Amino acid sequence: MSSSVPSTSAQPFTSTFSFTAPFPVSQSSSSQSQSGKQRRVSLALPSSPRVFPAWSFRDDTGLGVHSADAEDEDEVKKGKMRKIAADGDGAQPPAHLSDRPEKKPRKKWTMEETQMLVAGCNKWGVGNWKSILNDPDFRFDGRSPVDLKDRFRTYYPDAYRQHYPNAKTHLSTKVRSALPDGSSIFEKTRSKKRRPFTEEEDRALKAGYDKHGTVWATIVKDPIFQAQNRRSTDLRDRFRNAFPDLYQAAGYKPRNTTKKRRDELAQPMRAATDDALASSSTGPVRRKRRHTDQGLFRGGTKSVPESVNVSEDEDSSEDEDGPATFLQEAVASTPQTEEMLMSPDEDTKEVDMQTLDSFNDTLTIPDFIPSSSLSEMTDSSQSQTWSSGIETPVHSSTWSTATNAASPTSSHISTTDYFNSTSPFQRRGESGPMIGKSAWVPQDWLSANPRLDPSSSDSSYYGSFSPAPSSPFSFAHLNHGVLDRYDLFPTSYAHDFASEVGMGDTHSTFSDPEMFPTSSFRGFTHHSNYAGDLIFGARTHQPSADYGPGFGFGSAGLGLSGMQPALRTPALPGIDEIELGSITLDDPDAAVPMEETVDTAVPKDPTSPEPGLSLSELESYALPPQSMEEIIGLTQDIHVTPPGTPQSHGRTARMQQTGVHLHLHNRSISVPPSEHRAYDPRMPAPQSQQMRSKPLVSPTRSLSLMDYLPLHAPADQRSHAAAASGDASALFTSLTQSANELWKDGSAAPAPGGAENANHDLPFLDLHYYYGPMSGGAIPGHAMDGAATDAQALDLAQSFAMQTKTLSQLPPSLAQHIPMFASWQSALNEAAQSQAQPRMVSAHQRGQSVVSPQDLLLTKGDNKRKRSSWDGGPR
DNA sequence: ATAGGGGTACCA
DNA sequence: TGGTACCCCTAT
Repeated sequence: MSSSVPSTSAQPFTSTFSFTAPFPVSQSSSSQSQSGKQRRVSLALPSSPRVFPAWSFRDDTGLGVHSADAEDEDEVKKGKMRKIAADGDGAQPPAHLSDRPEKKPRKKWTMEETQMLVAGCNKWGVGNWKSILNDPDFRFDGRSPVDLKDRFRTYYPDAYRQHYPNAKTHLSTKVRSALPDGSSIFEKTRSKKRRPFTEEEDRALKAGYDKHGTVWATIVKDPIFQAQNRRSTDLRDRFRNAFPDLYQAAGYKPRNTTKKRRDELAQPMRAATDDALASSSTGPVRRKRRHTDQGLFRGGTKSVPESVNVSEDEDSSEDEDGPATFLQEAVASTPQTEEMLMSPDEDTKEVDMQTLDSFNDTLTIPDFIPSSSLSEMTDSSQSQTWSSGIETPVHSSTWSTATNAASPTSSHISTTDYFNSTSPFQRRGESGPMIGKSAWVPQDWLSANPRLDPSSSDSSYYGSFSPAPSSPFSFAHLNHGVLDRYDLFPTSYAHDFASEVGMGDTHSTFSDPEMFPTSSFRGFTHHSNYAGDLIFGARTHQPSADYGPGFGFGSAGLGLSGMQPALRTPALPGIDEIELGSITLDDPDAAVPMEETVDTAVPKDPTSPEPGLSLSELESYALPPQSMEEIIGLTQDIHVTPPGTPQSHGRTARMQQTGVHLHLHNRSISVPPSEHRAYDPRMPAPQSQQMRSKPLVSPTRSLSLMDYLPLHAPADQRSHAAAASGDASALFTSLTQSANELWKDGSAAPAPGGAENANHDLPFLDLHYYYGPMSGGAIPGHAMDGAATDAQALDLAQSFAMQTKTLSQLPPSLAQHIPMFASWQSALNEAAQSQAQPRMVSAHQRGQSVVSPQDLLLTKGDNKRKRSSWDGGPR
């Protein structure tokens, strides 16, 4: 691949080829008797529902559109005919069909196209190739939906695996789709972010309460809330945290928090962050862990989770949380021993809880509700139930498989985790980076169906999946619970984590409030191994549909960047790639870092800066080798197993259900189906308002990378971090989108800020190296060359590292993946290298340094593996 | 329309 | 020659 073509403009060859056509080929048909294979199970599509706009079509109209270079494109699009010239191959194909025209000439994919693909996946969701193709925002020359799919498969094998767990062939180990944060490039970013309540809001809340009592819907009308896009449930949640006594006095179930939230009581705290933190720390507890639970379920039932992507929905809320959590866990997990010690469940849960809850609360209801709620519920219940017993183990295995996230994921995850652990904010960062995904993953399963139906599904859900759960939890029913949650406590709890489910039941189980609070990490840690794995899987799915349109981009301008957290996703796959083994982390300790970070992490919002990650944190990242390995192993195994079945359900179901009505206590909310999914958007105010408009349209991505990217921004690391957290998602998306632009430019010059950014990046890089001893010498020159592993490792490291920092900036890793970025990225890297980085050891620059993305992509090291995999290795 | 496997042209 | 990247085909 490379090179040559990549340049954007260039088109490959030919002038054209004509193209293919779509014509009828009907492939079809025929007998299908075969039974054999299962096909289609992938997780991917579902998610996105994407709505398309009506238009749909692309350019036909616009032939002219693209213009420029293009040449062929037009033609292509339109009709692709197959015939072709033969450029290349002469061979013709077999042509059984006599008719069959010739093959189309081979046309290399350009970076631009690849970038568009990424953007398209984020916009529409992985699997919605046609939609992507039709999206006017993207241009592909002469590509058919299948081509997109193939490209996706070949270029982002790790992502492909996540989304298509059933695929056994064409799986290479390359990495690439992971973002720095570990989330997948393809995911969409979620929009939600946590925005702490301002004092004004608190005042208004109190005033509103005084006037209207607990009629949040009324209170929320206050412009101040409208301005913040607060939902009534948000108010309730906040109220719960800020005014616990009143909350209780109002008849709500108080949160037990053991500790209660500190001070909050008295005063309104501030920001969500605080709350979150507080809760987490003090909190009560734990709620649940979705991940774990899921894992269980999954494990048992299905192995595969869904795709990673982010789809959005369900998870969205959770996702954020979840992912983060997961990550953390994973990371933390490091040592098994710890796990042993701790009850995994708890810990993990806690963590998760925190993030999740908070998000969920906020976010959830409206859009996601179902899913989120479900997930939460589930999690908690499950976790609780299970926790003692099975959980861990099971999960671990299960998850990994399920998720399949497996490898790649694992790697990423781990990184993520680490960083998470290390830096609190990151996790929290949900907003940005991390989280998203992981959480959601579980959801998928859970929710998948469930999501759709809040009520019914839930129970069934559990039932089906989790055996035990149902009983144990009782939550299973949750429906109510769920709903309730929404209205009631759930939300409220949400903030805290603990709150949620926990509430009553569940959390009793865990209840260890203390545990988590401070040591949230620990918990994670323990779990991490297992959990981590699980997480991965969990996360995986969702594609992305949402983001794009909805928030992110479209409005992007808005605050999306700030708003969205995005990210989600998970992991990447790459187990193979990763080869953590090589990576091994030496420092298990690192894992430990836990501490409160979590709390701090809270971040959510971009706005609220979190405590930046400090480099130190990064340092800590070092992954625990073991965990990594384990993960990896797991993942690998996993892959295979899952049929994928699950996946579909989730999304599909959702789709259907889309219009969910939730009945909150009194209220009912209806969510538009596609819409909600598609959009996450909660952006605006979800509530009654309509849901969001459809994304479709919005494709516009007006955003420019630059804008989003903090890159330019100055740079303190912290700031970066903060930014990162907040913006990450946004960035991410924006990046992709913007990337296109950049690419186009060709140079994509990193732009001015590059250097600065670079610095940040550097650290990450270093980190990678750490792991990578194995790779060792490898490749100096190019980043990756040598070993795929290295590269991978790098990715990992980067990923998490990146998250912290990069997010704000660009993640190198991403960059790599993403064509566009790569170039500038490389530039940055270089710069960075030159600069020294502070903490990190740094040493290794190499990897990152530059290398073209593509290069990176290809890892050489494992070709064989790949091969095998490609061809069927698997099988 | 998409998933997933197969084949092959291409490239290193 | 290995390994891929892209194209195709077929089952769903």
